[in-house]
Amino acid sequence: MRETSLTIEHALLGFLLPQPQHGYAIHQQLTDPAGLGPVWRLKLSHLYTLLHKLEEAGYVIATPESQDNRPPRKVFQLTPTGEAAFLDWVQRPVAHGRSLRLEFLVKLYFARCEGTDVASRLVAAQRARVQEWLADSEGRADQTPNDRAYSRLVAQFRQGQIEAMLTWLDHCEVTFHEG
Amino acid sequence: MRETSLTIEHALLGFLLPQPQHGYAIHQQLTDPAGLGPVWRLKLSHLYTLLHKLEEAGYVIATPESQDNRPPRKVFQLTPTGEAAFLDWVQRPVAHGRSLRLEFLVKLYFARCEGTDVASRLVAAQRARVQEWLADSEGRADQTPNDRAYSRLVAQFRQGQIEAMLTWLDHCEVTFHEG
DNA sequence: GGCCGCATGTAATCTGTTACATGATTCT
DNA sequence: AGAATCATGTAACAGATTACATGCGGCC
Repeated sequence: MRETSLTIEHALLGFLLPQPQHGYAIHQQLTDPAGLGPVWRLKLSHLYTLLHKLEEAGYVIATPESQDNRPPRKVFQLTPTGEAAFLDWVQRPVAHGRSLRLEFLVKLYFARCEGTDVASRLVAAQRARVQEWLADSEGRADQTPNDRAYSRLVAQFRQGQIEAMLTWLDHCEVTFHEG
Repeated sequence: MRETSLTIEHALLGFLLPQPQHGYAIHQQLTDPAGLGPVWRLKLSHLYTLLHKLEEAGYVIATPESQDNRPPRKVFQLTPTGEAAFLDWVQRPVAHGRSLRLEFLVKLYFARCEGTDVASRLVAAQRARVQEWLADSEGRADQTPNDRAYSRLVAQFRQGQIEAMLTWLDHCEVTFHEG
C-alpha cells in the first residue's frame, strides 16, 4: 500500500472487473489484434512488474493457484479500493494532449465494455477538456504578433492537432448513438 | 567519443553554429518565449548533462574561460564532426508522429535560421514521410471489418491526427513562399 | 539581510523497455 | 530433436526530469 504514482496501469484493473485472472491470461487479452493490441504494447515481463505495483498499491490481491502439469499461477482479484480506483480512472478525462494517443484510447476501450452510456460520458468529459485547450490555444494565438512567424507556426500546429481531436471525439459520439 | 544514442540534443549544436557559447548563454536562448521557449522546456541542469554527452560524442569541445567577478565559463565550440552531425540532423525528417510535437518543431526552428530554402526542404521531406503514414493508415482502415467498432475508432483517431499534420505542413510551405 | 542573477555540476528518481533466467509440457 | 506454449519473474538499461549543492556579486 505504498505511495507510488499510477496512471495507465489502472487499465489492468479493468481486466479483473469481470473476473479474477492471472497475468498470463491478461497478456493474451492485451495482445488481441481486435482489441487493445494495436494501442497498448506491453511485454509480458513489464506486465508482471505493473501487477506487482498494483498489489503494493492495495488495488489487487494475489492468490497462488497450483496446477498439475503446469507452472503455478498467481490469480489477481480486485479489492474494493481497486474497483473504486478503476471506476474513477476510467471516467476521468486525460489532462494532456499527448495522453490521448495511448491513455485515452485505453480508457475508451474499457468504458465501452462498461456500456455505451459510460463511454459516452467519458467522451463528453474529454470533449469539454479538449475544448478548453482549444480556447487557450486560440487566446494565445491572438496575442502572438504577426511578425513572430515561428511562434505562429507552433501555435497553428497545436491548434490543428486539437481540432482534429475534437472532430474525432464528436465522431465517437455519433457512432455510440448509432450502434 | 563513446557510442551513445543522440536525438534531440543535436539541436543544441545549432546554437553553436553561429558562434561558440557557454551553457548558461544557450539556456537563455532556449527560454526565449518568442523562440524555442514554449516548445522545448529544458532545465539548466539537464542542459549541462546534454552538453557533456555531446562532448563525449566528439561533437563539441569545451574551453574553460575564467572571468573576474564571475564564475568561470566553459565555452563550447563545434567540431567538424559536430557540424556535420547537426546539418544531417536538421534536414532529416522525424520517423514517428509523436516526434512532431517536439523534435520536428525544433528542427524547423533551426532550419528557418539556416534559410527559407533549408526549411522548405525539411518540410517537403517530412510531408512525404507523413503522406506514407497516411497511406499505411488508410490501407489498414480498409482491412478493418465494420463490426470491429473499437479498432475503427482507433484508426480514425490516428488518421485524423495525421491529416492535421499534413494540412499544417502545407500551411508551412505557404508561409515560406509568402515571407 | 535576503533575493536575484550568474555559472556549473552531481545524483537521485521515475518511467518505460528489454534482456535474461527458469522449467515443464505439448506439438511437429 | 527442436520449437512453441504455459507461467513467472529479476535485473539491467535508457530517457527525461528534478532535487540538491556550491559560491560570488549586486540590488533593494
